[in-house]
Amino acid sequence: MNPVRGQSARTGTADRILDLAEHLVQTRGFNGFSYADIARELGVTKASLHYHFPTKADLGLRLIERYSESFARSLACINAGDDSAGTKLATYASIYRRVLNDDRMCLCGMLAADYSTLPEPMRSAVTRFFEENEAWLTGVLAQGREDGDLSFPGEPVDVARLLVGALEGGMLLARSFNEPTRFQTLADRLIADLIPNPASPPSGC
Amino acid sequence: MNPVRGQSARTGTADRILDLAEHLVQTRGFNGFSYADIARELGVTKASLHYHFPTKADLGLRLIERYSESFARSLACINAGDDSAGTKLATYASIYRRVLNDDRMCLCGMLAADYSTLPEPMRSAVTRFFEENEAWLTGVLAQGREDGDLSFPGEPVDVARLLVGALEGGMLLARSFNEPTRFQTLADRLIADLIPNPASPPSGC
DNA sequence: GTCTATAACGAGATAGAC
DNA sequence: GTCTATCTCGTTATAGAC
Repeated sequence: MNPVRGQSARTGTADRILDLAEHLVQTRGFNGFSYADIARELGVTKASLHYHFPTKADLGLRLIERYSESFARSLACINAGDDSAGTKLATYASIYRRVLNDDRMCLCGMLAADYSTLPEPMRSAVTRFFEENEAWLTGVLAQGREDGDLSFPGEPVDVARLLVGALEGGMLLARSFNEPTRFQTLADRLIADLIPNPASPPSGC
Repeated sequence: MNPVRGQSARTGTADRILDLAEHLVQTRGFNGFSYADIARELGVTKASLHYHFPTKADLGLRLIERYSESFARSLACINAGDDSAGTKLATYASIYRRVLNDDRMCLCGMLAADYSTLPEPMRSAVTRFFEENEAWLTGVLAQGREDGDLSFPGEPVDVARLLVGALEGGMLLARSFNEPTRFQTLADRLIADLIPNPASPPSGC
């Protein structure tokens, strides 16, 4: 009953299932793994998995909720500091980079690819994740421009959407090439583009 | 035997299979459809499909080859004109937009998500597709900057990789939200960023 | 909470007739 | 080139004992 009992003070079974399932979705997609994969790896039976998560849709939905909560905590943590907007954006990109360095795709980026095959509750949760990211970025961008830390034309929300789209796509490509530096180069360029007076980085000259 | 016989002057069976399979991969991913789906839709049996494409990997590889050839023709067509680099980039983005307006993801963008579950021949074909796109874009960007049509810091190849990544990610997100305009806004901003003296588009003022 | 056992179905693939 | 028939295996999911 208590969250710290049962597995002799270790992580509960439900959490171990979620941890492994998260990794499987991030690497193979929602249609690229099965309960059998999880059961084998954890040394339990498929029936046991169904006790914790009756259907695969239940498991998937919980995965997105947990991932979104974790992401929200990270964003709140960035806001807690008093970094400049540019630094906040760099830290934001580093969240993606850490996922990629673990050979994973963003959970919701992967599920966006699987989108048309997902049950409705999962779909809504995926788009909500992106909306929350866009809202946070929009705030940082608007504040940053107001403070003179950032400079860009147009609406902050459009820049936010560019950032989310480009970072997700950058992860996708970097993972296919197995070249994480591709992502870093892309992210650096995206953010540098928003910083005013960029003391002329090594141009073509 | 002749490519214009058998189906009473219609498209050959192999091509009809490829057309439908392409659509299925672009909307559901490589692990999100089966031979049974194709057989049902085309009114043939699964065994018939295996005659044309013995394994799903064979079918998948042929899909990528055909898609890449089609893409290469489009790029050659853009090069044939004498448009400015900026116009060429806009036309390039319009290829993606047309795919998206058909409610599809880029075939290779989708397969990039499925990458870790793909057999080796398909993996190489996917990365080759992206390399060809990057090479073409790199050429347009380098020439455009030389001609003064474009302006950007750093290496053309890095901008090319940002463009491919951002366009793929933009498609992914726009499709999840079922808002194609998200993609257009993102693409417009990406390209506008490369054009010198952008007569100050409606800024925050 | 985990197990055994099994249902019910779909997957990719093949043999051989027509 | 397409069919029927079948194989083998994997999939999600449930019933009921422990």
